[in-house]
Amino acid sequence: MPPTLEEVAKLAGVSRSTVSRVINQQPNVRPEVRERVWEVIRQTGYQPHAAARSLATRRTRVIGLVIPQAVTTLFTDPYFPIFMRGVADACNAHNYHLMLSLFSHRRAQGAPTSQDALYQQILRSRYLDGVVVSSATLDDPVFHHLLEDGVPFVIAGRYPHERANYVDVDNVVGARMAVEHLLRLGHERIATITGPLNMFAAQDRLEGYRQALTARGIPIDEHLIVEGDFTEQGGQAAMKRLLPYRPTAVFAASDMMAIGALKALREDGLRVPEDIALVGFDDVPLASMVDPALTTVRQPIEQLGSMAVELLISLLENPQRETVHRVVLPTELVIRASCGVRVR
Amino acid sequence: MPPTLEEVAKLAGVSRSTVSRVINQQPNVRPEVRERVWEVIRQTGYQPHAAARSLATRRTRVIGLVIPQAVTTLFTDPYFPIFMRGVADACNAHNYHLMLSLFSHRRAQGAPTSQDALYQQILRSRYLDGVVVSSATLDDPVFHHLLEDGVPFVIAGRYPHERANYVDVDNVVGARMAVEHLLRLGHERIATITGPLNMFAAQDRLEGYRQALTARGIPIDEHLIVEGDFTEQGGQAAMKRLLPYRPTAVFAASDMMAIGALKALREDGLRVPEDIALVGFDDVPLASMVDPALTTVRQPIEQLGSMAVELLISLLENPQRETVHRVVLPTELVIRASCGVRVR
DNA sequence: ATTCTTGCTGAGAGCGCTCCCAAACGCCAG
DNA sequence: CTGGCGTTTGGGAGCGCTCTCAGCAAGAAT
Repeated sequence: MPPTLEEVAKLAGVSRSTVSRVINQQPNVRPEVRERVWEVIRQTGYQPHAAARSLATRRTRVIGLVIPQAVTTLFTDPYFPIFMRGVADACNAHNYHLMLSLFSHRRAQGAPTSQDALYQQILRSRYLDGVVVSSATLDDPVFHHLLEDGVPFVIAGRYPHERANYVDVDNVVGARMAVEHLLRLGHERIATITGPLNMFAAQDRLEGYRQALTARGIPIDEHLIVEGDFTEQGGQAAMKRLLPYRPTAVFAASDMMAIGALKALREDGLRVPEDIALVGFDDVPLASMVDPALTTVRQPIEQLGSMAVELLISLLENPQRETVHRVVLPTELVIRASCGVRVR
Repeated sequence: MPPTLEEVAKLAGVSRSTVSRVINQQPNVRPEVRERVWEVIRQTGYQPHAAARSLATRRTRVIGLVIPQAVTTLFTDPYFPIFMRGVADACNAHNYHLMLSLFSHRRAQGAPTSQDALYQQILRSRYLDGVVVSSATLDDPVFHHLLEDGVPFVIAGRYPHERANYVDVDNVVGARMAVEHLLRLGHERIATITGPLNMFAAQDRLEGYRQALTARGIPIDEHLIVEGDFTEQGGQAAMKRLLPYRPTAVFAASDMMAIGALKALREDGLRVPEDIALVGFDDVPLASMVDPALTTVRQPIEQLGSMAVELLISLLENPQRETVHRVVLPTELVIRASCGVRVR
């Protein structure tokens, strides 16, 4: 049975209040008393009871990481673990704890509780001080619940609601850079494999693609735009659909899809970059390891995760400021072999 | 301000106790009263306050997933996300919540709190009912803390302590099957790239390797045993060290290391499987996607995660049973192209 | 010497829930 | 009509903490 505040107080010969002041680093405790209390705390291994503290303070120091729906993608794409590491690191650094809420579809069928009910349950039960949402689709009900229940939250990815705080990378510019690079190399029939278009990141990257072509006066050929789902298989399938239209270059909106496309091309006997140029997006570690190494748009995935947490924490700890926070991180074109430029 | 039990009670014209009985599905409430209470709960969107409940019941319905030390590996190896999905699914299914504790080394230097202190803090503050530990090294201090503080826990992977519950796969048999397969194909100079030998999984797979050779009367050549670290780079480096000893086949203790080895071989101008046979371990999705597709030992990673959680929950909900629970899941040899047998 | 600060300490109430116990309420048998 | 019994209900205490407020001592100001 671990000791309580009360017991520590008795052992140190002071009152509960004083011990409470000591652990919460409040002033107005005589140094010698403070030291005596610390000594007892050390000896007993006392640690405040989280639930009791939460009940009194109405804060838990726990933030949630909610990853809805598209779970399948997330577990095949290296993006996710990297993002999570950023999140976890930032939590550790600020002494917050991380609650992970993953919802897979399978849960839906025959499960005692619907995903929707689960959201509500978690949010309303005040387990969490705030929430980071990643990779949600535009229509995900989680946003509705979050706003309704007034739970502070930060989205990793853009979201157009006046009360939505988010951290995003500049997907439009990133995609445009990628396509502009292909244009510069002389390509004109440039195809794109998009992400699922119910996600902003996918929409924005498509927008960047369009902008680059339009700026160059090249008309958009809708046949050269195929929707993928951010997975390798999806990329492979999309590439197959693209092949009849004979693009000379492809911009895939994620590295995993690019790798899938690579496979489809290889199966078709096409060489990259000799026969067709390929550019990805994300710069996951795998991108530099495939053959040919992937030219891609690097986004600071880990930083995205930690920034989201930092933002959320600053929101939690300065509730007076009603301002909405939005951060957009830059992307960077990483030129490797797959686009057909010799790398020195 | 969300409603409290008290308020729901007032609205339904009953006492706190009755509402509590309704929420906790206890008997001895008149059906009509029960229905009336439910109605109010529905209308108000009432959800019990987690902290208050925990304080009274001394349970949180939160379990921790602790992933110590070797974080780097974990974030490049697809093993980890798959395992986590199993864990998350099982939690969802049982209405438990998942707290994720990742500790990266970087945290160590200059951080306000040491990893050790963090463990203690989390465990002692009673945030968690129990803990699942994955991928720990043998000497990880977390085990000490867990045992000392009497926190129920389940390890994913073997651990030789009389009070340690674990879920593991049969690494010895799996490795032996892999090597026996290579023997059957006529190989005699079989090398192995082990995992970090301060992990049981690595030790056990090495043991399987040894058993297979010894059973066949082939002496162990220590030059053919090289320690890796479960990463692709590690596998690549290990393979390079192995090359001078000219093995005709290699058993890598993880798919990622096998893929690294593949790279090293290719760089050296060797073809797989023609010049050298290669077998991996894990059967991560990537294994079937590389060229040549990897022969490997499949372990039920996701099931490992969910079993660990199920075990832990059964421990938590039947505390009377003092028995130690140990589950060992079977592995399965998956024959693909990299070992040199034509797959029909 | 008296009042006013100021710094330190302790007591009490309360956070929202559970759980034990006693009271109230039938209902049936005697 | 009363006693006994099982079911249903309500009240109180308590889980371990924080936080406000009042008390107290000691030094500063009058």
